Amino acid sequence: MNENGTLAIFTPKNPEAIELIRHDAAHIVASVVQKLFPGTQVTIGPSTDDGFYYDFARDKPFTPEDLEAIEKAANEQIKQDVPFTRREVSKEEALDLFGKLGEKFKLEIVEDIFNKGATTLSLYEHGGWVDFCLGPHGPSTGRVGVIKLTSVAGAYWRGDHRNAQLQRIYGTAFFTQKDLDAWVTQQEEARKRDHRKLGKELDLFAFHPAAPGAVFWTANGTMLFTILQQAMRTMCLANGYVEIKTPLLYNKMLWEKSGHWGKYRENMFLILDPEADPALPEEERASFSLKPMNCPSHHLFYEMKRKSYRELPLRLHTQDVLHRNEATGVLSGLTRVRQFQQDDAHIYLMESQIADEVAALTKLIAKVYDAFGLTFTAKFATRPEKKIGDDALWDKAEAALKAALEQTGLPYELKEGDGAFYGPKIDFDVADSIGRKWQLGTIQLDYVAPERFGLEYIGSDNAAHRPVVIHRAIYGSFERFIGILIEHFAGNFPVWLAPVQAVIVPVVERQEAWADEVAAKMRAAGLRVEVDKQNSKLAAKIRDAQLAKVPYALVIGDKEVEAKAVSPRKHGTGKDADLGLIAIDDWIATMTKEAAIPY
RNA sequence: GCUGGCGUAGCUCAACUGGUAGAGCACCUGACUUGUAAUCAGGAGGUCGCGGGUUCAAGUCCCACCGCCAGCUCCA
Repeated sequence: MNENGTLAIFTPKNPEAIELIRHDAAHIVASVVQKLFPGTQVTIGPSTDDGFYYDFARDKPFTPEDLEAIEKAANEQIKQDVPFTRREVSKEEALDLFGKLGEKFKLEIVEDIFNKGATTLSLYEHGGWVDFCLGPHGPSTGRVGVIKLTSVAGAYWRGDHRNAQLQRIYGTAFFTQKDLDAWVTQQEEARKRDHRKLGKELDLFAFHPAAPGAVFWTANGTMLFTILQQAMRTMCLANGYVEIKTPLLYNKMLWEKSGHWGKYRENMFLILDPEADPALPEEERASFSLKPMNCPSHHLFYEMKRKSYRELPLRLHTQDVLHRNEATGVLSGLTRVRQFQQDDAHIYLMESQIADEVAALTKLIAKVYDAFGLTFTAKFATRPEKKIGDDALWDKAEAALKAALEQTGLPYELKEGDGAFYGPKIDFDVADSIGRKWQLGTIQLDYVAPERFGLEYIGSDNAAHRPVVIHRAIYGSFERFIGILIEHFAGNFPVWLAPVQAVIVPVVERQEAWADEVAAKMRAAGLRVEVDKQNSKLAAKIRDAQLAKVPYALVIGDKEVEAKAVSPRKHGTGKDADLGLIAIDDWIATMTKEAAIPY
């Protein structure tokens, strides 16, 4: 340790400590890999949220068997308890060292580090294997309890797909085997919540190879979808929006005007002109495209009629179907699809109205997420490389959106270069069951589109002015949002959202008449119920209802028929699950309350 | 799109180093009339993702394609 260093004592209880041993683990794995597979080049290997990875350059891929061998050797090195030593070297020494080792990628990083103004480089060595690293590392490999390798995957050098593809080995490390076992169990639990698994089990949706990335919604899934649609519609209407519908298919002239043709075409499904010369490239033969976003249609809609400043903010809401030709490798259940519907809106307003509108929107988004108990993180994303509009407009848009965001007091993370091609945005992310974060809601500020579409409103001065546009979605897309909800609730939807809210269970056939009457009464009250007339025992029917995660099973035997009542059983096990005999009208009143949409 | 893995009945999964596909659940039929997580018996159900190839013989080996999974690039 040098004289200016900071001293921090890490014990296994520190949250930093686990990160530290995972970084140690990355070094251990890399050293083992180079021992087992001579000629493999090392690159970088950081710790992640629940483990670490290390990227290697090697001609042959690592097989699952290789991974086992690496894991075994890594854990042996832990047992040997090899010390880590640290020393500092100059640029020349570093270049000399990694040059002699023939580590091309390391040399590249060394250059970068010193170009950024570093004067020395810290090296960490253990068992004769050396890597440079900011550190800190533990005193010896023995401090890492156990290493488990989880997968291999391709990754591009410096995250750029134009660069060489490396092989990334993922793994994790814990202080004890017990911690590792607990983590494995937790991973298994998380996988039980996977919406793709639950979607099948609860009969919510399906996919078919004939339509990759497009959802078949079952009756249950469609119910979820339409409840969410209706809830959003109602909320939008209450907040000054109007809902409109626009075409799905447009002449490419629209996309040229909006800028999608230049910046987004590879994601668009093109309709080719049958008359066109087949020798021409596809984009030149294209005459129409399915819309990948609603914005251009809304801009067209806006300009169809003269607008007055008195109409602003004009809030257009749409739930139309969108198609995006996503790369095959990115499709994933409901969270990444090719055909989807957003709870989209475009708000046309004056610059002076931006701050209030953004504040109102963040409030609305928080209200909706709260209703589901979802926790989110906000990201502020600035201009990307692939963009339209000049820097002056972007400066203005970024400054305005940032100011509005800061006024709300919401904590946020800055994501440079992550904005939409037409404007900066605030994204709202929610994590899925295995911790992957998905973008749901978004607020995007756009000065470019009004220019391109020549949008105007007549001000109080009787002159034409240019409005600004806010693109926003709260759920994001219905598909992704439902995927997240399934995992969030583990399929146990609250009454208001459950596709089937109650199953009526007659004990034997002679009670079916009252069961049907109860069903009719409940349906008349707007509740979604089914009668289980299967020829099976009560216990079996209860089990079916439990497995289907229906909020209530309403048992009807002779007592209930006699009393014009039901005996509800709540989904779940506790001893208070059985609610006892309740008169039908009282029960309908109770359930109707629980069925109310909370936003 | 890239790297790796996977694809057997509606679902979950078996089938030794190649020898011609099997279980449970679900489904259908019948019996049983049952009070809070599985009643019993019988039956039906598969071009082993698709197309080629190797072989006397392919679910099993090889090639190409399609789809799915993990990750990367990209994104709601």
